[in-house]
Amino acid sequence: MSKYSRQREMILDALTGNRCHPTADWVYNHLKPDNPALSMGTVYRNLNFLVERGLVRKLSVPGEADRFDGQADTHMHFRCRQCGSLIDLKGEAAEEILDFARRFRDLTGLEMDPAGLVLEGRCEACSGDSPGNCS
Amino acid sequence: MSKYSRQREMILDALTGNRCHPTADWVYNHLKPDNPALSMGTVYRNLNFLVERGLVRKLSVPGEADRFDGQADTHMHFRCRQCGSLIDLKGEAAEEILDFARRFRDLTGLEMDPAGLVLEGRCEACSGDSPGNCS
DNA sequence: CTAATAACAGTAATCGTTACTATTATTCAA
DNA sequence: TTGAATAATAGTAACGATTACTGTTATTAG
Ligand SMILES: [Mn+2]
Ligand SMILES: [Mn+2]
Ligand SMILES: [Zn+2]
Ligand SMILES: [Zn+2]
Repeated sequence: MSKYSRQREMILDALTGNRCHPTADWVYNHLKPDNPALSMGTVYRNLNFLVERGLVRKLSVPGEADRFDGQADTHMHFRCRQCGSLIDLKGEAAEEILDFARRFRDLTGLEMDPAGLVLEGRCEACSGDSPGNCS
Repeated sequence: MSKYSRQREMILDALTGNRCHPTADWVYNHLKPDNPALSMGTVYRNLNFLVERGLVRKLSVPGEADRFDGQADTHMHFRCRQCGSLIDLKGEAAEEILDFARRFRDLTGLEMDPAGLVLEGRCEACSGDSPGNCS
């Protein structure tokens, strides 16, 4: 049985009110001013609690802190190795991934989980020879 | 300009002679008996050196230690969240991924890097209702 | 109102990895 | 062959992200 806490509500609000994908540290610093007693342990405990409840999704990025996503609807992500941006994959792009997942399962018998997927590579801005990308 | 070292050779051999995907810790413990003075720093330094040289590939797995792959040929990986096994994706499965990467680029403009890809989900043994999987 | 206990703040500990430093080994040319 | 130049090493300290512990506070149910 879980009990209400103001901190948990603040933490959830910080995520749902945001389109970005914050780290635990970001959430902590974001809420600290309005709640000077807040501690990191509380942030982590609640983020993990909310992930287990399915209200929040956790995204792991190699070499850096986990990111959390307050948008509960199933979608995937793309991370640009160059600029670090994390891009939501919805609509057609998401469908393409689901198609792939089906073909992949039929071919290999491996059931990949599209929900947690974070593809890595270069975003459009960082690819090609647009201004600012001259090596 | 890099110089020869016995340790570097041992570390590379430990990977190329192995079909599995060892962690730095595994490499360390594997070589320690034949080289009691070996230190973790040396293992990490050389693994990273070999990755930069393209002789070894580094695979990051959420929540656990990085794994290293001595098979230099481009292939992808699948990790089962349940049993933890890391499976090589070659041949048809790899082709399927490359096909997807092309369609995905055409659709989104995002250039994903198939080489470092580690898909996650459930392997064949852990899926379905085979013996030992009764919840 | 009170007892039971979930959640808290604060802090210590863990884990994988990197950084530092003094010593050792390799290289290359005198 | 010798020796200076310098990679690479072993050992240890530091690091960042996360979890675990502990005594206190807040929420809930009766
Ligand atoms: Mn998202
Ligand atoms: Mn492999
Ligand atoms: Zn980019
Ligand atoms: Zn499995």
